[in-house]
Amino acid sequence: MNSIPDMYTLFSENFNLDYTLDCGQVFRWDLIDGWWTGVVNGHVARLQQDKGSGEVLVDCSLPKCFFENYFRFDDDLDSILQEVNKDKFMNEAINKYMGLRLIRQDPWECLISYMLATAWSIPNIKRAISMMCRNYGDEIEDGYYSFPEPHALVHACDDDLRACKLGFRGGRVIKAARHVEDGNLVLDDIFQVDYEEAKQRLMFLEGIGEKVADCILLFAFEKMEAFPVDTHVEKVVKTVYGHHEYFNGNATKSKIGNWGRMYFGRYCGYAQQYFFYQKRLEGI
DNA sequence: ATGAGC
DNA sequence: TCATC
Repeated sequence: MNSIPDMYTLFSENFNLDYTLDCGQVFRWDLIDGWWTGVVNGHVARLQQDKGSGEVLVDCSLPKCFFENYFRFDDDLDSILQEVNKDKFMNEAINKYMGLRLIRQDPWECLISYMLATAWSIPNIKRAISMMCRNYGDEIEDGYYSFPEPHALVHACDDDLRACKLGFRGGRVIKAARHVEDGNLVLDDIFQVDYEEAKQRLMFLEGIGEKVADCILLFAFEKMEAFPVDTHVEKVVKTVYGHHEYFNGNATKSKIGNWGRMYFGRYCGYAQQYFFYQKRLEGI
């Protein structure tokens, strides 16, 4: 018995689905037979972009407005990129990867995902999250699992999570779930407070340092001024901008974060993601 | 700390 | 040994 597919199209000026889903900000999407397939908001989704028209064909029971919000179609990407286009190097990244948009991720899923990301490369993170969802999420379609809610992870024991090969990260996930479940950390409140205060609240959790906090703040909490400095961004900035007076010959990670905010301005988070993607694909 | 790759 | 969104 065939069910009627929920198909519709999605469109925004200046949107590249491949760059957006491949750039390393999300871990639940895979390109399968030409369709980006993933689980979002408890639903399986399959997306394919027409290279000519730019229209995205969507096969998912979530409404169009969900994806318009998810892909931040409310961001005027042209003016944002214009604003962060400060020099020749940035201009090159922008021109190459034009259409890469930040994604508005679910706060809880984003928090746990980046907690798991510590000292792992993207393929490892994807594998671990997928295993965790298989063991603690709900099966929503054959072989596809939702991201586990806090209560499901609170009741996980260390050994079970070790079976997901989370290593030292397992205990941190359980503790974070408990903080959220107990109301010590109210994720919705993070939206209300400013960047610095939000960062402090996240860094209160074990396993969340400055870089992880910045990723979560940028990808889930609307803090565009977050400028996550990982190994890639660190190398790029040191190589390309290391001579700037600002660094005084000493470009630490924390200084790089502050520099990014100052140099690129309020949309530095976008600039950072273009750098990150370019560095991953092309090296330096 | 751990996995990929040499 | 190297790299780790």
